Amino acid sequence: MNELTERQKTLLMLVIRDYIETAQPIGSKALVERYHLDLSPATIRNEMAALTEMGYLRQPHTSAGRVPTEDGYRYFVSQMMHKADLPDTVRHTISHQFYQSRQDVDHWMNLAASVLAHQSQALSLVTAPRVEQARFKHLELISTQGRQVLMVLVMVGGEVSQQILTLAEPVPQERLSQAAARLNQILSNRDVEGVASVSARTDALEQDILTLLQQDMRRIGEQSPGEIYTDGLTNVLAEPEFTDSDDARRALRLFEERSMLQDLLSNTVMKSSVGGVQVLIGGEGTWEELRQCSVVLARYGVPGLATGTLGVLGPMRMAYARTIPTVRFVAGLLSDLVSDTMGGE
Amino acid sequence: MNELTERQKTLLMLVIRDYIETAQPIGSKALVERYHLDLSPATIRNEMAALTEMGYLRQPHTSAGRVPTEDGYRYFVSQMMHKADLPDTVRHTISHQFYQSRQDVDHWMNLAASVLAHQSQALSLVTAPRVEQARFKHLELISTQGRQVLMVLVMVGGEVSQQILTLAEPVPQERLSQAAARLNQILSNRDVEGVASVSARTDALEQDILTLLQQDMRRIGEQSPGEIYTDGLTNVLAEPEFTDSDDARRALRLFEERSMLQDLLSNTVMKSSVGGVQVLIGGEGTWEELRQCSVVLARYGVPGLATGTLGVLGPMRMAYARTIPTVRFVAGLLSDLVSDTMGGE
DNA sequence: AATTAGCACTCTCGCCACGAGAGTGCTAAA
DNA sequence: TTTAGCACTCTCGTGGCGAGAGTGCTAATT
Repeated sequence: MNELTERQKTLLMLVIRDYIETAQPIGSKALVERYHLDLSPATIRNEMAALTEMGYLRQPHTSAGRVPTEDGYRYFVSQMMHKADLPDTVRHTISHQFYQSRQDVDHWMNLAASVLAHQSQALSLVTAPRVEQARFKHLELISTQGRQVLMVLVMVGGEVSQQILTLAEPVPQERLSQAAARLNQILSNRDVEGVASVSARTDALEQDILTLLQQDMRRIGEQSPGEIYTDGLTNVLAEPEFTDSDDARRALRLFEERSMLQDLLSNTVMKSSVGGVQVLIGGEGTWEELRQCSVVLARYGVPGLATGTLGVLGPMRMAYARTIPTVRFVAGLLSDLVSDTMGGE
Repeated sequence: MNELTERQKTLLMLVIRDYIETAQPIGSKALVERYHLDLSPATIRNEMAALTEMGYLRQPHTSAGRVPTEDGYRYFVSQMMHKADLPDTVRHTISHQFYQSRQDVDHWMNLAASVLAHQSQALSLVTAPRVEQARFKHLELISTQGRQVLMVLVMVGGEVSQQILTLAEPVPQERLSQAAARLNQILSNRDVEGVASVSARTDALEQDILTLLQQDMRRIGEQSPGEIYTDGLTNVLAEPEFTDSDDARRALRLFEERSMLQDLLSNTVMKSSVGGVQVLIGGEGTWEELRQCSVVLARYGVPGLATGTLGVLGPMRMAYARTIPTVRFVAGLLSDLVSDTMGGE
């Protein structure tokens, strides 16, 4: 399959690099001049014809310059993935920002989104780390007013969920505290099934709470994509692909429809994947909305404890050389933070 | 100032209504035909000339139809504000959605954003209700691992804030519970100053926690724009104003830069304001980014307890007749929910 | 005095032709 | 294998042209 000569490879790289920069079809002559190649335009033309034949390049119209195809980008990315790395100074700057910031998940997520958007000049998407298997840690019941009770639920990973529930009748704080204390003792460290198996030997109030609690834990464990942190929308809106074509603009529905994003993130079987970073180019056939876009994704966190996803969405003509290492690096950074904060063994 | 004849008024209304629908300059002949007016185009032309003279209309080029000016929209809105109201069926549908939904602020906010975006076909912005004066209600300290401690802080309004803090040395859960219990007793119902004035008679651990607690309460009380819920981005991107002009697209930075939004929301002195709904047209001179846009805003909640803001951002050519009553109605709905949930007499 | 018909004028927009420029493929020579 | 040369293609910007829509003004009408 890999029939590319060395020269064809570098040529392909150059075309793609140029196109990423200029967003304009690249011609043989322009390429020679720009990089002072020791070859004539005619030779380049021949090579380009070969690359076009092989499906890595494409001409928008007869007798226009060449533009990379999806396969072209894929090849480019697969070559790029392992070698590319972020300069040390950038790495330091970024990690410095993280470590000097407040110990606050919310803050970290925002920071990650901001860094990704800035480095890649595209739209960043970050989901908060979510516990894989919700395990009960602590429950708190606080009467707020009348029949309204605030239930605060803490998971082993440190995840907190709060909910206001309305009881059938007013219950004094004392009684609530008793119930909470009892449940805390019984339920400690149990997962969803564990909690479900407790149902015996409780009174009506505790039974009610148990039910809600199960719902909550199931929600946390299963779905709860939670908040999606994002940044750099304006980056991507400035790109010609998005201002011109309706097609690309439609990709921003991902932004609003969490279910799509959910699908996207859970789809772990992807074409180009090295070092934990996955690159989805042009929707890979399945994603109508992403036909003109690329997505660079990575999971982060500690498997079995808590994980999240982060990534960058941009035009197919995206600065992969910068984006991929950034995504990888930030994912690593967040993984460290998760493991530090949530404790692992 | 109000020199408009009755006929001029209705004419202005018609032009604006048409322009809102079609986004195209409105000519005299087209207007007559469309509404079967008992007047000739020539008469309309004269009236239009007068309206143009007065600054309510404008022609993009000599000999093109007329387009409303900002002042035109303002006039339109001021006429529209009081009379317009949402049809009963719509009101019922919306409030039904709210009351049958889970008792969950997060859910309400999303729902509000969704309803606003849908009704107005524009971009909706909703901030969570935030307590005006944070009052301490309850504190919980939970040891997670080693020196990491999870602090859960509950305010009187039901607002919850969590934070992970790292102690100088490991402290057993027992000790933490003691400290929490003590602080809970002392601090009950105090506001920020109240908490600050306690500092005496506590040991090092409690002192540390007190400091963090103050910070947190201050954060909740003062700033904490909190999450901004939003929906309908695609609505607004589909509008011609946003696809064509860079100017309008720049308005979406409001979206990303919370500080701007913050400014916007706190600016309560606005030109057209009736029934709690405020309409900002074309940035009103101060907002560079909004030159091509309009914003319909309202505060909701219970003053002195908890309030939030919600609104809609769209092109100046926005469906005010539908948007304004919707904003007003949803604001009222959320106010009721806040007052129900957070108590208050 | 208000309304309208008529008319000349203006400006946009779509269409088409045209030439410049950039790029291509192919063939033949180096 | 590379390159020079050449004929060819296609886009794009420009300018001319006519249709269409709209305007303002004046004079006639009600």
